[in-house]
Amino acid sequence: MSDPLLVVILGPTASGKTALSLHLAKRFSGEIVSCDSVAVYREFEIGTAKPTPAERQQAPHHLIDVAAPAEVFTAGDYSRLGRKAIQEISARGRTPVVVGGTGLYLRALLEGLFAGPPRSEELRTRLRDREAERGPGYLHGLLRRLDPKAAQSVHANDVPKVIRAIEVSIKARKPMTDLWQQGREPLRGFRILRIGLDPDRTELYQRINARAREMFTSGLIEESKTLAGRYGEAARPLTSLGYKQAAQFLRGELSLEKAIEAAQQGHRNYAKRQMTWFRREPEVKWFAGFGSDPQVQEAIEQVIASALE
RNA sequence: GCACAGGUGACCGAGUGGUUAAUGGUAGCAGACUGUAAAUCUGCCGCUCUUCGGAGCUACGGAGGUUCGAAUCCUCCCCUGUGCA
Repeated sequence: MSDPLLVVILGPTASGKTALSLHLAKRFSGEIVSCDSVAVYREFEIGTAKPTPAERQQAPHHLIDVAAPAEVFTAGDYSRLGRKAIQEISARGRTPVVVGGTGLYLRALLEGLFAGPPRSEELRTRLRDREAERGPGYLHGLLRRLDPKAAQSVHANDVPKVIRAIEVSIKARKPMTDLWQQGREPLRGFRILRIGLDPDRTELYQRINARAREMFTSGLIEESKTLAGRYGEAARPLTSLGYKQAAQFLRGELSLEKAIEAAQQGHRNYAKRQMTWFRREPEVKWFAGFGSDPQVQEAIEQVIASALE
């Protein structure tokens, strides 16, 4: 007996992944596993474009609302919880449908991460302080000594990645790239079918603009305000797209219209980065169009049906 | 109508005689990405060729002029903003 099927839907924000996933879940008795780094947070509703309660009635959803608003949630956490959810769905004899917007999380789920040490806030602050004292380039120089290969592949200006490489190399007492050699622990036991949504760029940007504006007119500012009141403005998800701009409006840094425009811009840029990421995802069956389009849905349905035979 | 201020590449905005196809920023396009990734970073970005070293063309509102050389100086014209009529 062959491995069970795991359907993965990927595509940029606003490409209709939710609509498609609901359609497929109903058609193939599936359960949805969200792969979105902000939708994991509870209480962030409007700005995340989470499936509505009504939509969540239509099929079981997982990996949404699994983290507290002020909690630190990482790709590693996602990978563990996601795999667990997939196993459970499969054990129920149902088909897991992963809906991916966050490229790194999807890769962590499917390919795994290398076995490295977790974050160390203390070390990170120390490193950042050093950089501030000694000037830019200090950290990269340090990395060159600790892990020359990593230093070569990470640009000196990319401070977050430089810091992670240093952190790993120090905590593990060996170069990060050596740890990479040990490989990752990929998800096993499934036939993975990757479905990619690749809608027309101009149309996609129009949808993104409309949706970002709608978020503002349907309460994003109020939501941001209450969340900031409860968890502080520094809460991580409050700095993500849409929330960030709403916060700028609340602080009086931007007019409402400017805040909306900035959010639209941010979402468009994000969509582009997502496409760059997904393009190198292996074995993707691409469909030109939106997941909400019945024709696209039907074409995808057929591909899945034949994979299930 | 008069007086100021101004018109720079898709946009914002530097530059006020010569390494200037023209600093920056934004947008756009392409790329990277191994634990906060809705993050962070890189490259390209007037047009046409190119053996990728470069070559040619067109450009700073318009038309003339000064100069070896002008986005930068002069003249006239057009347009925009503000103030006074």
